[in-house]
Amino acid sequence: MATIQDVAKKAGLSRTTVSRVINEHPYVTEEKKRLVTQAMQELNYVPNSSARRLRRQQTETIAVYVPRITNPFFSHLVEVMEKEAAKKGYQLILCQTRYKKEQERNFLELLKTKQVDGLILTSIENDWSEFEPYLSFGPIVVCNEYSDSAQVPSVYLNQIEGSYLGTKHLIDQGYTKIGYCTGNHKSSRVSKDRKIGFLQALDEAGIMMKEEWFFYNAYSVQDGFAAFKKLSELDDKPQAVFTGSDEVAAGIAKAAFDAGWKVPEDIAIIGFDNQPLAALMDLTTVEQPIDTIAKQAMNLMVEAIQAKKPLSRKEVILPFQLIKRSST
Amino acid sequence: MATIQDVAKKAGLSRTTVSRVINEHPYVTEEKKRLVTQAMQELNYVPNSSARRLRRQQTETIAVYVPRITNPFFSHLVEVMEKEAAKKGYQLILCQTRYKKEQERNFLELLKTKQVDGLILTSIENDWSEFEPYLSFGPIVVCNEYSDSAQVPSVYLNQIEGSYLGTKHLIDQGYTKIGYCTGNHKSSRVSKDRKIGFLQALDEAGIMMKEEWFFYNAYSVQDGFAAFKKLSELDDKPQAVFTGSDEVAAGIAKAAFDAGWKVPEDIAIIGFDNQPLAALMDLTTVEQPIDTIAKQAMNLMVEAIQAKKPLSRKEVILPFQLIKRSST
DNA sequence: TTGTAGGCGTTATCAC
DNA sequence: GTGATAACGCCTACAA
Repeated sequence: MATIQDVAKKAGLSRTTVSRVINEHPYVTEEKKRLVTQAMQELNYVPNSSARRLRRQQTETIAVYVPRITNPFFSHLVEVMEKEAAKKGYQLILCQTRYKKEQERNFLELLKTKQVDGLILTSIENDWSEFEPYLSFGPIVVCNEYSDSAQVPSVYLNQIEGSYLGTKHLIDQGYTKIGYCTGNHKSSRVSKDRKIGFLQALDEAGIMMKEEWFFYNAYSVQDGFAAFKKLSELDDKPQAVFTGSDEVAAGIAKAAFDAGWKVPEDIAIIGFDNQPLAALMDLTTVEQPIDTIAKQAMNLMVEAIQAKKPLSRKEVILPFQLIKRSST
Repeated sequence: MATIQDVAKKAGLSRTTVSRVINEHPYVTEEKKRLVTQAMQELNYVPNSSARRLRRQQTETIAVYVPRITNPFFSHLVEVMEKEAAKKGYQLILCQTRYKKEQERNFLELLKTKQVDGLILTSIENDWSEFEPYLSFGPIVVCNEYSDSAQVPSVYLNQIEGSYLGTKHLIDQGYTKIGYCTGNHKSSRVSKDRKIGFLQALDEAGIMMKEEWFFYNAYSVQDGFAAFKKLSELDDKPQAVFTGSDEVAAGIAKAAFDAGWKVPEDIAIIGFDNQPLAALMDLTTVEQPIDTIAKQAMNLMVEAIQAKKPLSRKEVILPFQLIKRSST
């Protein structure tokens, strides 16, 4: 491995000058610049990034927290973030928290030990107070999730509006008996807000909700199957279901189909996210602008790192869109 | 930021002793160990990883190449790899090549500049000769893909066997007019082998293939739509289709359904991968043991890094499994 | 069992 | 314009 010293020797110059050329500093003659470049090429020299990191006290690396990368919502988010980061010369370290508080806390060491310049959280398991102390080690940006107490920027969607939009659509189609099938992290404001928006739409339309039409802890296709089973055994069945994800919606649709039900005649279903899956299953869904979320979050992060200023609380709220298909 | 020096001063000891405690070296009295631990806690000290990297000449980080993380096959692979890596104390850097040669080459700098200890390739765009020179900078492991000339370990599946298995299944069901709808990277041995296995199964059964029943460049759901369109316009239509991915199979199934065709009566379809999507659409499919591939590849990599020995060519070939559902 | 000192490869600060 | 020189924070011969 050639070092900067070797290059200097070969070019008959000092390390300083070589370093200047590498980092495109001014005050170097064209002549010497050429000499250095040539020496670098001959030695097949590349700057050692560990040394650079130590010297510059920064890593050009950003950690991204996701629960699981196989969840299409998060893989989409990460895909866009990686592209955006690469464009600006940053790498991404992938941290899968697996919805576990402890995992999430473990990864915080990355920031503390200076392995990354900053953290982007796309989901939050722990209380914000767990993150707070780490702010002194580098910037943190929250996206998708949000927390009232987080003293950092959050890029997110107004989930009240999103579920309101979806529910309103069902109501406009004439349904009055509407089920609600979502995950239900009690701690998560996303869950809370979705429910608020849902109830608000019902309320405005003067529609009643029954306790037995709430189905919780639904995250996956499998959960959708289970929810349909419960739903289909009710005496008084809902005519439509609002769901918290396209997977759940797809699961319900599939189970309904297998049971000989027709969608939307026997049961209308609305998904959330607008994943490719939704198009495939012809599901009406509430689209989240994932690309925009990812880009904005990454931009905020890179700005923060480069400005070397601590970030303050700030909310970037993006709009939803309803994608109408044949499941409603 | 406290350094090892600060801790030493506070504990009234030398840097060496502190370092010994941190790295769990022998020959330190319990007494001093306690002193050091306490000082570390009081100062909220954490070793700086950039300095460690420089000193130890290793990064505890591994780069994983994928075309796109949103492709479920690859996100599954990465999910398992990240878990496995974390278990062994390694981080993962995500490199999306976007199926582009240049992107792929760019990321090679990571190895050269010592930002990662090794590279795992899950897809290969460039000729192996592009990678070869980088072997002197660290280990490379290939998985999923394989190349005859690669002088490193490859963990992969015998794709001839996989497509043979799927095709044989179709033949056993009584279909004699079978279409073939896959991607077709000419350079990729995966494509070539799949085709060999397909033709072999036909050949053994004495079945004829028509040129017009080959549909290439099919990777996505959208491509499945397009393939179905072409297929449905043929005078002599195949009764069954072998596909190279569940997405394509799903696309065909959806398009067929929309056109009023029945699956498998009017057209039988077999997918590849056994993604969640396949279960949802009730697709028969050839399952690839992704977990095993990922784990084996990661283990090979970590062993190579720790042994500090260059890797040699080696093939780990894993078996397929047929998952039978209602699309055939 | 503990401490001293040098160096990993860069870059920033001064002099010249 | 260019070149010494001193850090960045850690680990590890070697010495004591």
